[in-house]
Amino acid sequence: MGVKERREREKSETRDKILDAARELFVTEGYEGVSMRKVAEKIEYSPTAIYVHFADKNELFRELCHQDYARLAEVFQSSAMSANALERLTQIGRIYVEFGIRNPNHYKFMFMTPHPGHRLDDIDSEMHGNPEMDAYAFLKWAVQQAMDAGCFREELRDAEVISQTLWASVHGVISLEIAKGCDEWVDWRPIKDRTEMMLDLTLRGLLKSPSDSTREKSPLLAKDAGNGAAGADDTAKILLPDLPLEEK
Amino acid sequence: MGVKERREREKSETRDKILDAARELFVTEGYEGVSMRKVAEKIEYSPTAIYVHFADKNELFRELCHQDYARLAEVFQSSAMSANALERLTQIGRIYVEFGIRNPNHYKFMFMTPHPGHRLDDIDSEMHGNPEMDAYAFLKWAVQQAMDAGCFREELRDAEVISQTLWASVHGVISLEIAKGCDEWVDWRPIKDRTEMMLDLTLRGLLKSPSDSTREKSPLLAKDAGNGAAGADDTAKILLPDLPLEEK
DNA sequence: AGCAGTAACGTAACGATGTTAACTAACCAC
DNA sequence: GTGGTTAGTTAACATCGTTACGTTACTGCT
Repeated sequence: MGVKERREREKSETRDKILDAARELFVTEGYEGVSMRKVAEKIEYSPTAIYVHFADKNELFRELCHQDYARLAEVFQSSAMSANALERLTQIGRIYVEFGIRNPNHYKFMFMTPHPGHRLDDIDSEMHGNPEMDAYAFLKWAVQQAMDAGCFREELRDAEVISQTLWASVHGVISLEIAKGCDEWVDWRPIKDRTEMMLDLTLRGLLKSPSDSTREKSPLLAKDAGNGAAGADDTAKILLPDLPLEEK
Repeated sequence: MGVKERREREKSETRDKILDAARELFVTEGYEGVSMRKVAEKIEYSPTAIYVHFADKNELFRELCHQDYARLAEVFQSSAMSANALERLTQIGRIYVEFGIRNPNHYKFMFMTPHPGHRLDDIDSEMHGNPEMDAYAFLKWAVQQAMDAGCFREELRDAEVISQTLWASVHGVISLEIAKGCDEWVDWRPIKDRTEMMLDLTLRGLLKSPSDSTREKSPLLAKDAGNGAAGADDTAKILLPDLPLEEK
């Protein structure tokens, strides 16, 4: 009775072919720029064949992005080896920004577009773990770690709101870059500087006191500023090797 | 020769009628949800009549949002009366978030959507002042004020990167709320809490030292936390009276 | 008064989109 | 062989932004 398995394998193969074609177009053209017909043409199928494998366009690209959510979560996990709890938070922030800048179209669809039908209706999806959730859960865990280590001010006791605020901070840097980075009426500073500044401000704001903290002085102004940023770059390049870099 | 004036007035009247109809639909349906045909139907015109007044759909809604850029800049100006330079920055942040939450569709189109053709090609547009620029310029001015008042750490000398980071911080709170606020796999804290936390962290991170600062202790945890937030609400409601409130 | 020109607006249509209904053809279980 | 399941195709629908072209009304000029 291996025939059923073969059929399923064949089906998931064309399903993957659709996903791959969609990804290739998606990276350069974005969600709006990709049409079902173009995807179909790329794999030499009829446009409607896609609907055998995916309910609609949205579900196709959600599936696509689920894969990258998972990748992001994996990369987060890999950065957990940083000894220092605060360094870990900084690393998470840098990796997240790197991810967004290297995959602007993914990021736009994943984090800058409302997905109304995004209900976790069945407990099934909760069981096998939502990758989106995994990445956030890891951030929350890292925040809790730093909190337990006594890094933060005493008043700050809610890891949830801290995580959400830290997420918002780096998300703000990325999404503003994606949406407004080409507007010439702002004398934009390098994205790297804005990232480091943001991480510096938020973490500094969390810390118990500037003196007894383990955080080094502002990397933007330390004379080895370039090194710190370059190090973050290298890390991200190692951890995110095959994500297409679309911007200089 | 008042006939020419009358013709122009008539033209700008129907132009305004188009804008009003478009706004009304835009507020509830968003950019993608509004079609030229629906706008035309609402004012009982032919769909193509709109193209006499606007080059294309994008220009229509850009014009629409220009009006709100200007309103935002005005509201920023009105908040300049805050005596304290730091309080002013906090107020700017609160007003900005309020604006975004009350006008999610506007905000999405204005700040979360890349506008490729957004070149300041002619010096003309630079002359009579881009309202987008005005709001940012005001923020930069407020940052410079606080810097000149000696509020910030000595190393922080670039008002530009500080402004861009502060902008990104509140933008992160808003845009994450708009894009992901309905996702149930995050135990979202109230948007007000996230806003105050963000303002607290970033400003605290900027300050010279926590002790000699004029900033009160974290409003989130002070026992009059509700008051502070409610105060911000009232201010925004006074300053943004006729902006439609779409959320709860 | 009559003519020519301008410009707002309408009609019809083009090409493209996401998506569905109906059909075909291959395959497997019985 | 027969019937049913299913990947895939063809044709079509509704809608979209947008353009070419025609119409109509009003203006300025002679």
